[in-house]
Amino acid sequence: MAILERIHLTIIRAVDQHGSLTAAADHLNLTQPALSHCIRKLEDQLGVSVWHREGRNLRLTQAGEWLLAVANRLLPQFTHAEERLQQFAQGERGHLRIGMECHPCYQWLLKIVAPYFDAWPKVDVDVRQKFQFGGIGALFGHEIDMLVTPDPLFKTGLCFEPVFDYEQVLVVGPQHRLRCAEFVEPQQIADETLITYPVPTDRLDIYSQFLIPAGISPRHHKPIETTDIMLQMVAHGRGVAALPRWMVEEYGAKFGVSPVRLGRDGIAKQIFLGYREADADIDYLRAFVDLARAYRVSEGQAR
Amino acid sequence: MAILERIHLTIIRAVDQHGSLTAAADHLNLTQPALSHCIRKLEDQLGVSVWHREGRNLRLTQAGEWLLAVANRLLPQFTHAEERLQQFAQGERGHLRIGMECHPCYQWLLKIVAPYFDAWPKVDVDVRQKFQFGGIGALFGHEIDMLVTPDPLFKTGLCFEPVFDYEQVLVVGPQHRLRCAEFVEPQQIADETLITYPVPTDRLDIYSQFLIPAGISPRHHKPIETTDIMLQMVAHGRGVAALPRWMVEEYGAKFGVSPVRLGRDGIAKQIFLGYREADADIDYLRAFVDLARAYRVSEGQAR
DNA sequence: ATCGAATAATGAATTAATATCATTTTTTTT
DNA sequence: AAAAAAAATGATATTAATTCATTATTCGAT
Repeated sequence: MAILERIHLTIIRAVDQHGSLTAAADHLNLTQPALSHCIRKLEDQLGVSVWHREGRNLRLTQAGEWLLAVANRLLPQFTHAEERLQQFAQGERGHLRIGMECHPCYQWLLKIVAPYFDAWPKVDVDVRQKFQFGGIGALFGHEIDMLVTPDPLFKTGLCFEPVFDYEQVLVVGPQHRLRCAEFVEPQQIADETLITYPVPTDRLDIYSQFLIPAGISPRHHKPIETTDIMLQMVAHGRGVAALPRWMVEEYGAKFGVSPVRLGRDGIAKQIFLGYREADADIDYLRAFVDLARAYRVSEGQAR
Repeated sequence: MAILERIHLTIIRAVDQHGSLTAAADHLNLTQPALSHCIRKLEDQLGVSVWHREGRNLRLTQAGEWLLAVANRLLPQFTHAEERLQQFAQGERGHLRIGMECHPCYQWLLKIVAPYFDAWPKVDVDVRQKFQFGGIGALFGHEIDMLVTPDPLFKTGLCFEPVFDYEQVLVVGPQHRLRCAEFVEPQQIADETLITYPVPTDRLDIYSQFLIPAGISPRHHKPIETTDIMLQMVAHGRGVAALPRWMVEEYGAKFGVSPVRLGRDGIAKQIFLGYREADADIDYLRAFVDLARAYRVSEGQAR
């Protein structure tokens, strides 16, 4: 009845990773003929080839490509299932895979993770940042257990809770003419070099909520990976940036940069924590959410 | 290395479905001791029990419950993978699992499916309507291959294409005072019995886009499953309903009901077809999208 | 061109895993 | 108390998987 087994997926992925049956066999602690026989049997039963045999190397067929995709999707779920089951035996031990979709989230996460490590010493925390199908897809696909994101999706099966409110502000250097302004209008940065994280502009609030509605673009746009370099550049008058106010106050003091409100009303933002409803009663996951919420009350809020 | 296998998941699910090891063994064409040994070995290796042994019957432990959830998620993917692989061997044969999230979608689907059956006689079409994690979740989770929905989600890994535009209108009976009105205002149905499909009100456009903004509720609200009964009731003056204009024109003629525009500008709606980007080159899936799009040009549009 | 190294396929033999059979234990029902 | 139902257990049998030894290709270097 059942034809396709975990071992087949394992082999296909190992061959893809290591290039040959022989190499794959080494990594799996099996012999090359074992893998050969195993896949051959699968091919006979299903009536499809997994690889084109071209001389002494293997190239995936269309069916093989597809199987590889299945393998990449299912195998991590098997290993995670095994881990999770062993956790049931070992008490509060666990594995929390956190995904992130925005840069400010990362800074926030660092603050939460420190007390969490103390409270749950046996929980293994992974932080992941790139997802083939987006953060939501990663949650649904069981690649991660928790998502930190500014874009919640209130749909069946997922829970999102706001855990951090902040104001997105413009950051300007110590010599900047806007340094003491109460707020800026879009046209006031039409001549500036705008420094942002390397993200599509439609995912940057300063564009979608501030510049684009006013039909303005900055003179230059410079993408920078790291917050520190970004602040350095702003401090030296190389441009202006948009960051959360708390981040400017906290990290920006030593750079001598100042926050300025974006527009009369400012840009209000929230970060959300999302997880699968089904996981709501996993103790160490619940604890993370609680910690985040407690932190919100004690320290959070736009300041 | 690998402990958890497909067979374990199969057994756990079968026991859950059939109530006992013995019954499960019968259905799997194995003996009761086979299953017993198999799960026992798993339990030894992982250090957790799958079931509480209470006398002669089994009750899932917490770990077991969790394993069952894994089984229900992964096993369909195995069977679907096998089917799909055999399709690679058998040409244009295939399996298209279509999910739907709205009632008008269903009427539309009926029109598309007829020519599709003719063009792809070997493709097996399934239509599913209930999803634990919503339609998007079902797409991400590989429960379905295509989603018909009024709420697209433009995210990585998914493609959504509009395939049908229509106007949502009020349907009134032959004696109704609004029968010849050019359009209605919200307050004009404050005294009516409103008949809708049995869906939360925030998912009904007549509420979210028409009544709620005006702060109006109808005197009564009656949920009805089927379009025919709904139209019957409207025809006999038992209330008014909200349906797509094309549906009123097509199915409503024999009932003598009339469409009336909702508000001065009407309520414009679109239905979208969503699928996984990775599946975009599956011929029989592509063909469905193409057919839907072709139909849109030739017959669709709000009329 | 030829040799040698690398790699996959093959077939037989071996080993290991799995399933069965026969039986026991426990619990529930009558 | 006996019978029936169900799971567990242990030994045996069966089946499946793995290895070993070998062959067949192919690719690269000389």
